[in-house]
Amino acid sequence: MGRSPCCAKEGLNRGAWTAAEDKILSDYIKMQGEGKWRSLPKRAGLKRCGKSCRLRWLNYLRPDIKRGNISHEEEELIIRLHKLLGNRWSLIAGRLPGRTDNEIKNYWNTNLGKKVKNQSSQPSKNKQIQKKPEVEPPSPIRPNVIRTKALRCTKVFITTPPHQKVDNPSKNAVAESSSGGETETQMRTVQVSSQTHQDDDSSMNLDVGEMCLSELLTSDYFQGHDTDGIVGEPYLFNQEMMEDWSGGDCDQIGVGLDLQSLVSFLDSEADWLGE
DNA sequence: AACAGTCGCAACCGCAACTTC
DNA sequence: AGAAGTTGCGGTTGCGACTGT
Repeated sequence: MGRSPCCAKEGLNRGAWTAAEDKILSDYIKMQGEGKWRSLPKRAGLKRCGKSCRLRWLNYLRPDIKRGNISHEEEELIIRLHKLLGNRWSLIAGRLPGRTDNEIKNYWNTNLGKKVKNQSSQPSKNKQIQKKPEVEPPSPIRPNVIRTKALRCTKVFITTPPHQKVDNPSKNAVAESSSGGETETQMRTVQVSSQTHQDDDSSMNLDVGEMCLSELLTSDYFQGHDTDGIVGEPYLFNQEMMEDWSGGDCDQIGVGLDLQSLVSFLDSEADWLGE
Protein backbone atom coordinates (compact mmCIF):
# COMPACT_ATOMS: atom_id res chain seq x y z
CA MET A 1 0.00 0.00 0.00
CA GLY A 2 1.09 3.49 -0.52
CA ARG A 3 1.98 5.70 2.32
CA SER A 4 0.04 8.87 2.70
CA PRO A 5 1.89 11.89 3.97
CA CYS A 6 1.39 12.30 7.67
CA CYS A 7 -0.04 15.72 7.16
CA ALA A 8 -0.43 18.45 4.64
CA LYS A 9 2.68 20.53 5.03
CA GLU A 10 1.19 23.80 3.84
CA GLY A 11 0.20 26.28 6.46
CA LEU A 12 1.59 24.28 9.34
CA ASN A 13 4.08 25.51 11.87
CA ARG A 14 7.39 23.74 11.97
CA GLY A 15 10.43 23.88 14.15
CA ALA A 16 10.57 24.79 17.79
CA TRP A 17 7.36 24.90 19.74
CA THR A 18 6.27 28.11 21.38
CA ALA A 19 5.07 28.32 24.98
CA ALA A 20 1.59 29.12 23.71
CA GLU A 21 1.50 26.03 21.52
CA ASP A 22 2.72 23.94 24.44
CA LYS A 23 -0.04 25.26 26.62
CA ILE A 24 -2.72 24.60 24.04
CA LEU A 25 -1.50 21.08 23.51
CA SER A 26 -1.08 20.13 27.14
CA ASP A 27 -4.38 21.71 28.14
CA TYR A 28 -6.13 19.86 25.38
CA ILE A 29 -4.61 16.50 26.24
CA LYS A 30 -5.31 16.97 29.92
CA MET A 31 -8.95 17.50 29.06
CA GLN A 32 -9.42 15.07 26.22
CA GLY A 33 -6.69 12.53 26.76
CA GLU A 34 -4.04 11.22 24.41
CA GLY A 35 -4.68 9.56 21.10
CA LYS A 36 -6.21 10.40 17.75
CA TRP A 37 -3.11 12.36 16.98
CA ARG A 38 -3.98 12.95 13.41
CA SER A 39 -7.09 14.89 14.17
CA LEU A 40 -5.84 16.38 17.42
CA PRO A 41 -4.22 19.51 15.97
CA LYS A 42 -7.42 20.50 14.28
CA ARG A 43 -9.53 19.84 17.32
CA ALA A 44 -7.09 21.62 19.60
CA GLY A 45 -6.62 24.50 17.21
CA LEU A 46 -2.93 23.94 16.57
CA LYS A 47 -1.17 24.49 13.30
CA ARG A 48 0.98 21.43 13.69
CA CYS A 49 0.85 17.95 12.28
CA GLY A 50 -0.34 15.18 14.53
CA LYS A 51 3.02 13.51 14.56
CA SER A 52 4.63 16.66 15.81
CA CYS A 53 2.03 17.00 18.55
CA ARG A 54 2.53 13.43 19.66
CA LEU A 55 6.28 13.85 19.78
CA ARG A 56 6.06 17.10 21.67
CA TRP A 57 3.73 15.59 24.23
CA LEU A 58 5.66 12.37 24.70
CA ASN A 59 9.10 13.90 24.80
CA TYR A 60 8.48 17.15 26.56
CA LEU A 61 5.04 17.99 27.90
CA ARG A 62 4.02 14.78 29.63
CA PRO A 63 3.73 15.47 33.36
CA ASP A 64 5.72 12.41 34.39
CA ILE A 65 8.81 13.36 32.42
CA LYS A 66 11.89 13.45 34.57
CA ARG A 67 14.04 16.45 33.87
CA GLY A 68 17.68 16.88 34.64
CA ASN A 69 20.85 14.92 34.27
CA ILE A 70 20.90 11.22 33.84
CA SER A 71 22.30 9.70 36.99
CA HIS A 72 25.18 7.29 37.12
CA GLU A 73 22.76 4.48 38.00
CA GLU A 74 20.58 5.28 35.04
CA GLU A 75 23.62 5.40 32.84
CA GLU A 76 24.72 1.96 33.99
CA LEU A 77 21.28 0.62 33.29
CA ILE A 78 21.20 2.14 29.84
CA ILE A 79 24.53 0.56 28.99
CA ARG A 80 23.38 -2.76 30.29
CA LEU A 81 20.11 -2.68 28.45
CA HIS A 82 21.72 -1.47 25.27
CA LYS A 83 24.05 -4.42 25.45
CA LEU A 84 21.06 -6.71 25.42
CA LEU A 85 18.60 -4.86 23.29
CA GLY A 86 20.65 -2.77 20.93
CA ASN A 87 19.13 0.46 19.68
CA ARG A 88 15.66 -0.30 20.88
CA TRP A 89 15.33 2.97 22.64
CA SER A 90 11.67 2.71 23.49
CA LEU A 91 12.23 -0.55 25.30
CA ILE A 92 15.21 0.87 27.13
CA ALA A 93 13.23 3.97 28.02
CA GLY A 94 10.50 1.74 29.36
CA ARG A 95 12.88 0.62 32.08
CA LEU A 96 13.77 4.16 33.06
CA PRO A 97 10.77 5.87 34.58
CA GLY A 98 10.35 9.41 33.39
CA ARG A 99 12.88 9.13 30.61
CA THR A 100 11.93 9.19 26.97
CA ASP A 101 13.28 7.15 24.14
CA ASN A 102 14.42 10.30 22.40
CA GLU A 103 16.29 11.47 25.46
CA ILE A 104 18.02 8.16 25.91
CA LYS A 105 18.85 7.95 22.23
CA ASN A 106 20.36 11.42 22.34
CA TYR A 107 22.23 10.65 25.50
CA TRP A 108 23.63 7.51 24.00
CA ASN A 109 24.67 9.21 20.80
CA THR A 110 26.33 12.10 22.56
CA ASN A 111 27.78 10.44 25.65
CA LEU A 112 27.51 6.74 26.12
CA GLY A 113 28.24 5.65 22.59
CA LYS A 114 31.65 7.25 22.69
CA LYS A 115 32.24 6.23 26.27
CA VAL A 116 31.45 2.60 25.66
CA LYS A 117 33.48 2.61 22.50
CA ASN A 118 36.48 4.02 24.33
CA GLN A 119 36.13 1.55 27.13
CA SER A 120 35.94 -1.38 24.79
CA SER A 121 38.94 -0.25 22.81
CA GLN A 122 41.15 0.04 25.86
CA PRO A 123 41.38 -2.48 28.68
CA SER A 124 39.87 -0.76 31.61
CA LYS A 125 38.91 -0.59 35.18
CA ASN A 126 35.25 -1.07 34.68
CA LYS A 127 35.08 -4.81 34.64
CA GLN A 128 31.33 -4.92 34.43
CA ILE A 129 31.24 -3.07 31.19
CA GLN A 130 34.24 -4.87 29.83
CA LYS A 131 32.82 -8.30 30.27
CA LYS A 132 31.62 -8.43 26.72
CA PRO A 133 32.33 -6.50 23.56
CA GLU A 134 29.96 -3.63 23.13
CA VAL A 135 27.41 -2.87 20.49
CA GLU A 136 28.46 -5.40 17.89
CA PRO A 137 27.29 -8.95 18.31
CA PRO A 138 30.20 -11.07 19.38
CA SER A 139 29.27 -13.95 17.17
CA PRO A 140 26.55 -15.16 14.87
CA ILE A 141 25.79 -17.92 17.32
CA ARG A 142 24.58 -15.81 20.19
CA PRO A 143 23.95 -12.25 19.28
CA ASN A 144 23.72 -9.89 22.24
CA VAL A 145 22.40 -7.10 20.20
CA ILE A 146 19.46 -7.88 18.20
CA ARG A 147 17.53 -6.26 15.45
CA THR A 148 16.37 -2.74 15.53
CA LYS A 149 12.65 -2.94 15.04
CA ALA A 150 10.54 -3.88 17.98
CA LEU A 151 7.60 -6.15 17.58
CA ARG A 152 4.56 -5.94 19.67
CA CYS A 153 4.01 -9.17 21.46
CA THR A 154 2.02 -10.30 24.40
CA LYS A 155 3.38 -13.72 25.00
CA VAL A 156 6.65 -15.52 24.89
CA PHE A 157 6.67 -19.24 24.75
CA ILE A 158 9.79 -20.88 26.01
CA THR A 159 10.21 -24.54 25.54
CA THR A 160 12.87 -27.16 25.80
CA PRO A 161 12.48 -29.83 23.15
CA PRO A 162 12.07 -33.34 24.53
CA HIS A 163 15.35 -35.02 25.42
CA GLN A 164 17.35 -32.47 23.64
CA LYS A 165 20.34 -30.92 25.19
CA VAL A 166 20.44 -27.20 24.90
CA ASP A 167 23.39 -26.39 22.76
CA ASN A 168 22.08 -23.13 21.53
CA PRO A 169 19.86 -21.66 24.16
CA SER A 170 18.35 -19.13 21.86
CA LYS A 171 16.84 -21.87 19.76
CA ASN A 172 14.40 -22.54 22.51
CA ALA A 173 12.85 -19.19 22.55
CA VAL A 174 9.86 -18.59 20.40
CA ALA A 175 7.93 -15.40 20.57
CA GLU A 176 4.37 -15.18 19.55
CA SER A 177 3.33 -11.87 18.26
CA SER A 178 -0.17 -11.01 19.12
CA SER A 179 -2.56 -9.73 16.56
CA GLY A 180 -4.71 -8.24 19.24
CA GLY A 181 -4.83 -4.70 20.36
CA GLU A 182 -2.36 -5.07 23.14
CA THR A 183 0.88 -3.24 23.19
CA GLU A 184 4.33 -4.12 24.39
CA THR A 185 3.66 -2.48 27.69
CA GLN A 186 0.83 -4.86 28.20
CA MET A 187 2.91 -7.98 27.95
CA ARG A 188 1.99 -9.99 30.92
CA THR A 189 2.60 -13.65 30.56
CA VAL A 190 5.58 -15.82 30.01
CA GLN A 191 4.79 -19.41 29.46
CA VAL A 192 7.61 -21.70 30.44
CA SER A 193 7.47 -25.27 29.38
CA SER A 194 9.96 -28.00 30.06
CA GLN A 195 10.07 -31.65 29.33
CA THR A 196 12.05 -32.08 32.47
CA HIS A 197 9.28 -30.70 34.55
CA GLN A 198 7.40 -33.83 35.43
CA ASP A 199 4.14 -32.41 36.63
CA ASP A 200 1.00 -33.21 34.76
CA ASP A 201 0.93 -29.70 33.63
CA SER A 202 4.31 -29.41 32.07
CA SER A 203 3.97 -25.79 31.30
CA MET A 204 3.54 -22.92 33.59
CA ASN A 205 2.10 -19.51 33.26
CA LEU A 206 3.74 -16.82 35.24
CA ASP A 207 2.18 -13.52 35.91
CA VAL A 208 5.21 -11.43 35.37
CA GLY A 209 3.83 -7.97 35.34
CA GLU A 210 5.83 -6.61 38.22
CA MET A 211 8.13 -9.51 38.88
CA CYS A 212 11.71 -8.58 39.37
CA LEU A 213 13.77 -10.15 36.64
CA SER A 214 16.47 -11.28 38.98
CA GLU A 215 13.90 -13.28 40.91
CA LEU A 216 12.75 -15.03 37.82
CA LEU A 217 16.19 -15.71 36.48
CA THR A 218 17.26 -17.32 39.66
CA SER A 219 14.19 -19.52 39.72
CA ASP A 220 14.31 -23.15 38.70
CA TYR A 221 12.97 -22.49 35.27
CA PHE A 222 15.87 -20.41 34.27
CA GLN A 223 18.57 -22.12 36.25
CA GLY A 224 18.09 -25.47 34.57
CA HIS A 225 17.23 -28.84 35.97
CA ASP A 226 19.25 -31.75 37.02
CA THR A 227 17.95 -34.04 34.34
CA ASP A 228 18.59 -34.95 30.77
CA GLY A 229 22.17 -33.92 30.87
CA ILE A 230 21.51 -30.28 31.27
CA VAL A 231 22.63 -30.00 34.82
CA GLY A 232 22.80 -26.43 35.91
CA GLU A 233 22.36 -25.08 32.45
CA PRO A 234 19.84 -22.38 31.99
CA TYR A 235 17.35 -22.91 29.25
CA LEU A 236 17.82 -19.57 27.73
CA PHE A 237 20.95 -17.94 28.96
CA ASN A 238 24.50 -18.90 29.43
CA GLN A 239 26.26 -17.98 32.64
CA GLU A 240 27.54 -14.74 31.31
CA MET A 241 24.14 -13.54 30.33
CA MET A 242 22.63 -14.67 33.58
CA GLU A 243 25.20 -12.65 35.48
CA ASP A 244 24.48 -9.77 33.27
CA TRP A 245 20.82 -9.72 34.07
CA SER A 246 20.66 -11.05 37.55
CA GLY A 247 23.81 -9.61 38.97
CA GLY A 248 21.83 -7.75 41.55
CA ASP A 249 22.28 -4.33 40.12
CA CYS A 250 18.62 -3.84 39.66
CA ASP A 251 18.17 -3.84 43.38
CA GLN A 252 21.10 -1.60 43.97
CA ILE A 253 19.98 0.99 41.59
CA GLY A 254 16.41 0.86 42.71
CA VAL A 255 14.95 0.26 39.33
CA GLY A 256 13.01 -2.97 39.27
CA LEU A 257 13.59 -4.89 36.11
CA ASP A 258 10.50 -6.74 35.16
CA LEU A 259 9.97 -9.25 32.46
CA GLN A 260 9.05 -6.85 29.76
CA SER A 261 12.70 -6.48 29.01
CA LEU A 262 13.23 -10.18 29.07
CA VAL A 263 10.26 -10.79 26.85
CA SER A 264 11.54 -8.28 24.40
CA PHE A 265 14.91 -9.89 24.48
CA LEU A 266 13.42 -13.29 23.83
CA ASP A 267 11.33 -11.80 21.14
CA SER A 268 14.49 -10.56 19.56
CA GLU A 269 16.13 -13.92 19.83
CA ALA A 270 13.19 -15.54 18.11
CA ASP A 271 13.32 -13.02 15.36
CA TRP A 272 16.98 -13.70 14.84
CA LEU A 273 16.20 -17.37 14.49
CA GLY A 274 13.73 -16.62 11.80
CA GLU A 275 16.28 -14.90 9.64
C1' DA B 1 35.09 41.10 20.67
C1' DA B 2 34.58 38.20 16.73
C1' DC B 3 34.74 34.14 14.47
C1' DA B 4 34.94 29.07 13.77
C1' DG B 5 34.30 24.63 15.40
C1' DT B 6 31.89 21.43 18.38
C1' DC B 7 28.22 19.71 21.15
C1' DG B 8 23.61 18.56 22.68
C1' DC B 9 18.88 18.58 22.23
C1' DA B 10 14.45 19.07 20.00
C1' DA B 11 12.17 18.12 16.05
C1' DC B 12 11.56 15.98 11.61
C1' DC B 13 11.49 12.07 8.33
C1' DG B 14 10.56 7.67 6.52
C1' DC B 15 9.43 3.08 7.40
C1' DA B 16 6.87 -0.70 9.26
C1' DA B 17 3.47 -2.54 12.36
C1' DC B 18 -1.02 -2.27 13.57
C1' DT B 19 -6.03 -1.11 13.21
C1' DT B 20 -10.17 -0.13 10.88
C1' DC B 21 -13.42 -0.61 7.38
C1' DA C 1 -8.79 -10.46 2.25
C1' DG C 2 -6.93 -6.39 1.34
C1' DA C 3 -6.78 -1.39 0.94
C1' DA C 4 -6.56 2.76 3.54
C1' DG C 5 -5.62 5.13 7.62
C1' DT C 6 -3.13 5.57 12.19
C1' DT C 7 0.46 5.01 15.41
C1' DG C 8 5.05 4.08 17.06
C1' DC C 9 9.83 3.58 16.29
C1' DG C 10 14.70 4.54 15.11
C1' DG C 11 17.72 7.37 12.31
C1' DT C 12 18.91 11.87 10.96
C1' DT C 13 19.09 16.84 10.81
C1' DG C 14 18.89 21.77 12.17
C1' DC C 15 19.95 25.11 15.20
C1' DG C 16 21.10 27.40 19.43
C1' DA C 17 24.54 27.21 23.14
C1' DC C 18 29.02 26.65 24.39
C1' DT C 19 34.10 26.65 23.91
C1' DG C 20 38.51 27.63 22.00
C1' DT C 21 41.44 30.63 19.34
